[in-house]
Amino acid sequence: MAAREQHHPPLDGVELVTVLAALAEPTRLKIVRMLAARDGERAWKDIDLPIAQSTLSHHLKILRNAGLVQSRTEGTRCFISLRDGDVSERFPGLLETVLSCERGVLACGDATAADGDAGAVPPPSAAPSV
Amino acid sequence: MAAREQHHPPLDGVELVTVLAALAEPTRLKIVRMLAARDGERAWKDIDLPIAQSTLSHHLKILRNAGLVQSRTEGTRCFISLRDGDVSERFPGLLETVLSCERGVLACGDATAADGDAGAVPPPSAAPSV
DNA sequence: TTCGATATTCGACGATCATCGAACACCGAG
DNA sequence: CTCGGTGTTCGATGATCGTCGAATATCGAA
Repeated sequence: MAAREQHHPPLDGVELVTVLAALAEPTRLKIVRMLAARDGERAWKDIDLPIAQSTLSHHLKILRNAGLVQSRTEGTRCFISLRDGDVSERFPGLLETVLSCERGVLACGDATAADGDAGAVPPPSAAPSV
Repeated sequence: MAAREQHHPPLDGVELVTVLAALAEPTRLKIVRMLAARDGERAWKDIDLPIAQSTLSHHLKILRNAGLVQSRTEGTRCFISLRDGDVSERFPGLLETVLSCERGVLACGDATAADGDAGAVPPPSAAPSV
C-alpha cells in the first residue's frame, strides 16, 4: 500500500517494555533521533538509511505500535512524526531523557542530523522542549 | 563458579542501546525494579523469580555488561546492587525515569517492592512543552 | 580431604528478530 | 483506463535471544 491509514494505538495500552524494545535497536533509535531533530513531520522518502524500503517500513511499524511515531497520509506520500506529546503523557520524561542521552552521539558520528540541528543540545538537565 | 569476581565495565564504554536493550526485557526490568526498591544490595538468593538459576545468572550477566548492576562476592554468596550512581553519570535521568514510569505497574501487580521503596525519582512533571 | 551449597558456563532447543527481494495495493498523472 | 511512483505485506533466511538441565568451579563446613 502506498499510503493507507495506519493503526495508531492509544498510549494507555502500550507497556514500558514495548517502548524500550522499540528504542533498543540502533536503526530505530536513529529514526527517532532524526524525527526529534526537526520539529514536526518528516517525509517518508527523506528518511534515507542504508536499508531496504521493506525494512524501513518494518521498523516504522514497530515504532508505530510502540506509540512512538505517527504517520499521516497525503495523496501517495506519507509523513512521519514523533508522538512526543502522547508519550510524555504516558511515560513522563522518558523520550526526552533518551534523546538527551543520545545528543552526544548524534553530534559525533551521524550525518543525518548534520543539517541545522547544530545549535541544539541544551543541558540535558532541563526538560528538553521537544 | 560460586562467587568469582565478575567483570564490571566502565560506563563510558557502554552505549545507550545496550542499556535500553538490557531494560527492554520483562524479567530484567523486574530485577532492576527489585534492586531499586530496596536501597543497597540484595542477596542473589533473595531474587526469587520463576526461572532457572542459569537463566537468572544469564540475565544478571547482561545487566552487568550494560553497567546497570554490580555483584560483590562474600564467601560463597553473591550480592547484587544497582550501579545507579555510575548510570546517572553516563545517562543522566535515564534510570530514574524508567523506574518512575514503572511505579504504577510496580504498585499494582508486583509484590516484590511492596515495601517503602525509598523515594528517589524527582517529579517527572517537568514540562515537556511539546 | 570430602561434602554440600552456591553461582557461572556450556550446549541445546525453540522463538523471535532484522533483513532482504518480490509481489501487492493504492494513488495521481497522462 | 493504463502507467509510474510509493509504502506495505509476504515468505524466506540467517542471527540473536530466552530458557533450560547438566557440568563445572569455588567456597565453607564437617
